[in-house]
Amino acid sequence: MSESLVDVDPRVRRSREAVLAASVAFFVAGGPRAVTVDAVSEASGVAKTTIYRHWRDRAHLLADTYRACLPVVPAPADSVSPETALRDVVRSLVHGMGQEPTRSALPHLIATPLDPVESAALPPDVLDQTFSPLVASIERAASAGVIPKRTDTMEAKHQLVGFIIMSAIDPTCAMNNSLADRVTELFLAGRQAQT
Amino acid sequence: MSESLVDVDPRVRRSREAVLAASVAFFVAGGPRAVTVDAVSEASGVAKTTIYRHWRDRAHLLADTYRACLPVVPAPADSVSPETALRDVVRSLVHGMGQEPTRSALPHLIATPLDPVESAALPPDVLDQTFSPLVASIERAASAGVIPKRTDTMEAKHQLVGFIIMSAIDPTCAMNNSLADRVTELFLAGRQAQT
DNA sequence: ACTGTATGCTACGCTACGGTAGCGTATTAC
DNA sequence: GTAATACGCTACCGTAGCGTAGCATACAGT
Repeated sequence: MSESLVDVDPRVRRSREAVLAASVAFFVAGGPRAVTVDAVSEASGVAKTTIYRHWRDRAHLLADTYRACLPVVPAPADSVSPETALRDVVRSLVHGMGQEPTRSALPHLIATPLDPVESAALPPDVLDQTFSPLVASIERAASAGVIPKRTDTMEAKHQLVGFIIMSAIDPTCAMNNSLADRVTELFLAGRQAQT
Repeated sequence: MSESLVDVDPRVRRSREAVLAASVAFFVAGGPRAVTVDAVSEASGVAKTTIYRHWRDRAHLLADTYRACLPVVPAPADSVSPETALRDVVRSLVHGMGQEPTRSALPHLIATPLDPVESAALPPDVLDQTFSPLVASIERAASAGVIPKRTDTMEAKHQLVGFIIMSAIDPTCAMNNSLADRVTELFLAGRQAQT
């Protein structure tokens, strides 16, 4: 894939989009196990043989499906204050995790990389990359003294990411800036109380 | 199952234990999809036909396997202070989540109930029950004024459970009382700073 | 020792799924 | 209009997995 800029032939474009959309739907509904080529073919209206003309095998289709469910988390600008940068990243994360199909796929996004079979064609730490802007913001806050300089970065990451993910998994939870800012405030208040 | 108190015949006991152990191992390694009757039969040394004499079908075996991976979280005594009760529950949760096979199975424990196929024979909210002692402790802390009385219980649950689960998923993280108490302290400090 | 029962084994039928080959047809780009 | 290309369709093959039947054997309780 990734030559998606100039998809000269509209037939190709149409096939790839239909297949990926159906594949994502199955992944969201039932995890990687639910993504079968036959089912995707039938649901998308694209012939099985055509699918295999675009993806070498099921593993490659699954890899693209997985990527399509990942949220996009922009890195914050260096020009803003460390507090603002952290707050913005948390807002982006909350927003990204709240968007479909990411939100419904979240449990599968976490579990799939641990499956030795289904993770075959998956880039190894693609999920970690999603959190790298957050980690950078945490480190910047620590070195600026906004939170204790001795802060364990990974621990802080677990704290923030865990809060966000659990909220996203709860379908009754509103994933908006209000929640994001509460996450940030509770985090900063707790950390700043540390001696 | 659950007549496990008096397993008169040791042959029955041996078969069930061997099958369940193998099944748990596969579940941990690859999620529900990896739990196949043929594989469990071969790995456990128990004949496939014998497995079907003890479990009606694969779904029932999977349900028992799932339950076997859940941690046991005792409810705290009413006699201790709300702070102590909360700290004890968090300690129990951290300890339980850190124990194998729970720790390695965690992502699958979260994802499996969302799979419409694999969750067929699963009790619907068995995972929520694991956190009910925590929820009770949060509510008690709120009504006692240890944390603001207007605390959103579910939000606080997401905050604590998320922190613990993300820590458990990180294999480099030590799941001990030190971590548990840090989780509790960071939680209380953040909440108590709220007006 | 004897009887009931749990187990092991082989073989089987069925379905779902991954992946391929060949051919005819529709659509695109020129 | 014409040639290239993408597509759909049907028919396969091989494997994995679920679940069952029938029979022989080993083991438990008395």
